[in-house]
Amino acid sequence: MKTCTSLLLFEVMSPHRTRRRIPDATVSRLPIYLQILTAQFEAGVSSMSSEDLAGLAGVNAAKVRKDLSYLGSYGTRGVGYEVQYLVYQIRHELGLEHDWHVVIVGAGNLGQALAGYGGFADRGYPVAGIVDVSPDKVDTVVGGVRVRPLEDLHQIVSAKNVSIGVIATPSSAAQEAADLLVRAGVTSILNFASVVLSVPLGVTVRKVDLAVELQILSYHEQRRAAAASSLRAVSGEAGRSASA
Amino acid sequence: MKTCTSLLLFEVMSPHRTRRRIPDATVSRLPIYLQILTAQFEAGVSSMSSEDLAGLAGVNAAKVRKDLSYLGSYGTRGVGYEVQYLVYQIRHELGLEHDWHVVIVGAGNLGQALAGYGGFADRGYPVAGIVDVSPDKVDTVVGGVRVRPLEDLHQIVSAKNVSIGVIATPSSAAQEAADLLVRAGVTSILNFASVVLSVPLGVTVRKVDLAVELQILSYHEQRRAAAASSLRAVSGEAGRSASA
DNA sequence: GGAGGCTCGTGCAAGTTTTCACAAAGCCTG
DNA sequence: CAGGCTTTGTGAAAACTTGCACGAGCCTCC
Repeated sequence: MKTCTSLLLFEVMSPHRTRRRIPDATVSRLPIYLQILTAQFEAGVSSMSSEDLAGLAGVNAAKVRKDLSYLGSYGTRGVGYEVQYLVYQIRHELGLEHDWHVVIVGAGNLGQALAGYGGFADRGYPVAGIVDVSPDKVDTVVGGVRVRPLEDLHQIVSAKNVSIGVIATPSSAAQEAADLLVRAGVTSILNFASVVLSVPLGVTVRKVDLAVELQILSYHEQRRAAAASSLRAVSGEAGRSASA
Repeated sequence: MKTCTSLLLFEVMSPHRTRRRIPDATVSRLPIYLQILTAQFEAGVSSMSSEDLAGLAGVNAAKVRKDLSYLGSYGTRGVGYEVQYLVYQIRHELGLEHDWHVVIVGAGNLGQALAGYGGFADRGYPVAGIVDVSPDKVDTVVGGVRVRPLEDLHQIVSAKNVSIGVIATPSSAAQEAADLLVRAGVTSILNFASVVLSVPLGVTVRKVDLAVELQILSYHEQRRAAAASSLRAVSGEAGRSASA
């Protein structure tokens, strides 16, 4: 009896166990499928096979099928998937049936670009507000939104029921920004600063770091360069072996 | 004999087999360790344990040790790692001993923000040039760099030996931009457009997609919301079970 | 209405990544 | 210089992810 109860509670309380759990790797691919499916739908395509979708997404067809199977059995054997319905299902699973307001912290170079970049509102993430510490920035308007002082953060979050915060501050201020966001009630953070944030359990953070991406690319470049030079070094040797 | 030769060639030619292979997962963490170690070094810390580093990076200490072990045995048992030396080793492994020039394609909102954002040059990735199709943009100056016409791409790449290209165009132009970059000789691409690029083998692409990140966050938000509401729904039930 | 062809859904094996656990090794103290 | 404390480096287990292969279901055509 006791076990049963605690299992039930675990099942209910854990944010990762509510219904069937979708693996992280799959969750990170669903937006890509969604984007492709939406584009195809707009181009008049009404049905696609896993093979088609895999080709456009640059992945294996079996992976597409397995990924989609976590949503349920929405394909038709011998035919494929109905694009419109799949779009609906993925949107449902990702929680895209309503808009999610976001609040941006930091109205510098990046914050302004993000606010000005239309892609936010267009894709269902209207900017509920931008805040900045600097009095110089406050009351300037970027992307049609007025920059407000840091103190207004709490009010912005409450007013529009904001659950997603975007950190576009310098790295040195990022942790402070995160603390403020969490205190204001935000439970998801998109962090553009080059810092590992520490947040309480139950808050999701995703980091987008230009430097990290570039360094990963350098690694591969450097590796290619090393491979090329060692190929040059042994090419005579290899030639001899081959001719022997 | 024949097998031996082809094995040798494989060993030499494959970009992923040049020396000891570092797992992708590790490569993607090295920049984070590097950032933390650099900051600590500047703060006067000369030695750190895997536990310390793990705490700051938000990962498991064993993972840190295993990651660092791919670089070689540069720790001292009972003591930890010498920060300065580790910085040197990671930089070496990531190929950060010299700057990597980058070329930006697209001088719109994002392209301008990227060029204006100091973080590029500061971190060893000077902008060799920005190109754009639009004659309106050409010859304007952003971030101290003059925007040049698309036709100059090849010349920019050759002149500065650029191997990294950044795509900051609208999604509709991204594939074309990628093709041009590849044709010009670029072998690594950082793609900010919401499109899956198709590139020849031997070219590395990394994608940074705001919409994908936000949608992954929505997924978790939506899941939290669902968990909270079902918790509310069964709370009476659970309470009764517990008291029984 | 049955045969043939296509494509989904999925069990299973292979590959990768994470975590654990502990021997080996260095430092310090007495 | 021995004993105790600390921390690395790494096998081995566990967890997660990917890819294969094939049965099952649907459609079309004869």
